[in-house]
Amino acid sequence: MLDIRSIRQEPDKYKAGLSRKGVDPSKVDELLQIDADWRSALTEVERLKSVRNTASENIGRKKKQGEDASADIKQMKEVSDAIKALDGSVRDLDAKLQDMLLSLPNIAHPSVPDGASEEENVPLRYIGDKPNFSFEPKPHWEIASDLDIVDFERATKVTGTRFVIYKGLGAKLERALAAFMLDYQTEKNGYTEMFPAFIANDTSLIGTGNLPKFGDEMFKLEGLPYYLIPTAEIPLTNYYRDEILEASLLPVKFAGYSSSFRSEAGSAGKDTRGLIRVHQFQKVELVKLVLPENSYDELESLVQDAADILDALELPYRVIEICTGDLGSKETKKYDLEVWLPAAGTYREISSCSNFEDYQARRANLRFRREDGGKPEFVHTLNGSGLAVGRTVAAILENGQQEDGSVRIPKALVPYMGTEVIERRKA
RNA sequence: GGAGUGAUGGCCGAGUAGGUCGAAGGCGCUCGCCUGCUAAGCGAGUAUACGGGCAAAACCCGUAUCGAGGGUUCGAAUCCCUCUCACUCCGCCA
Repeated sequence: MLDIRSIRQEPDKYKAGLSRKGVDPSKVDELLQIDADWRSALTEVERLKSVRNTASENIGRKKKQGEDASADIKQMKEVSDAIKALDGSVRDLDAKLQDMLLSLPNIAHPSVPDGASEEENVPLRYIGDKPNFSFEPKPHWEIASDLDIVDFERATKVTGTRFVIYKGLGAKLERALAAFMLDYQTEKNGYTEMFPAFIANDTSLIGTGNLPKFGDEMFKLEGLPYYLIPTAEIPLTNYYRDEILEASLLPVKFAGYSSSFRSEAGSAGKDTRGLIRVHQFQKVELVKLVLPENSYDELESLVQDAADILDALELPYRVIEICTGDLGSKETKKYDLEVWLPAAGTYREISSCSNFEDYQARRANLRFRREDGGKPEFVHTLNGSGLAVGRTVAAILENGQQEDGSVRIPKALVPYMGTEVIERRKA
């Protein structure tokens, strides 16, 4: 959520910022008009309340002394009615203002490149060597089916399309990757391991910015204000919601493992096969709550924390900077890590690392205090995948595949897998 | 799921025949005094949000906040309704 007071002071800055995000700048004028109406109504109702408060004190005093106060009471009844009416419009205007503020996107950091769509994202660096195959590399779903380690068909029977069931060493690979990622981020990068609930309430989803605008991307529990979390970002960022943290606690660094549920409305036809786009996948999510002045440095280190996993797993990838046109609604700046998938010959997103500045903190009322007696300030929040497990499985299968159909396990993962190779199952 | 009890400031804890209560008292914390050091003692201070005074800071004024929301009333921490949460007992379960 944007700061209404800043918008009042520098409307032009916000108009420019919002139009970079594709919002009609006249929204700002509309917003300021409602804000002005709200404030004038508020000033008036507060004036009336002040009148009422002093009058009520007088009435109390008179009654205590046995004097007649019925005239005052009669007069105050009118004031009270006026207050009631005006209070209603103050509330309506405020609700309207909040709704508008909640649905406005964050504005991009000046360093973010302009661009209309993902076509204009900027690749920053390419890391690792792509494997050279002396044979035609197979897509991961074929490898997985041949090895009998992921069952796509039966998952569709048991649940529905775009669900998967891992089996045997596939299931173990999922577990091994999650354990490896959590161990790495907690032991090497200083994160605190978290295991959240996979269901969050609507207030939390408003806090992170998924509601009110993106409700149709999530699975909602019928008849309840609960949603299956689309990412562990929701519970982790909301963990300290409505609290004032001591500055010494910052930066807070959480590494949370969870399933992520995406209804992916409107994505029909894209990535219909394999592990890339499914309704439920597992992910280790990194969340940071930091001092405002540090958040861009923290974003850089967050990207590296996520990239560490790809480095350790010897997977080739690139880092790209997201342009304004592809930047999500909540983010001020974002980098994606894209892993190489040889069968398709493309890079695919495997981690997305973003700074939200105080956009989420303001919604979630997530603050800190620099010193005793200091004013509470909003923290800056960041998050990034470290990494998405399903896509990592896909990358390991495709990059590690061998001519005989077996798959080589990255060295770092061998202790977790207990084997260096996933062999074709003996028929 | 059934029955009961409760929810007050950073913490503990007063406060219900509605009236000057943002809220006694204590603890903690901050500053000052005192003091070989520490402790004790003495004095002062110590919530948040929003609006206004101003373009800002300090400061001042106003409004709101005693779990949340609504209601009664000139006036609600105190009365009524709904909800949420916590605890205890019973039931059930991993």
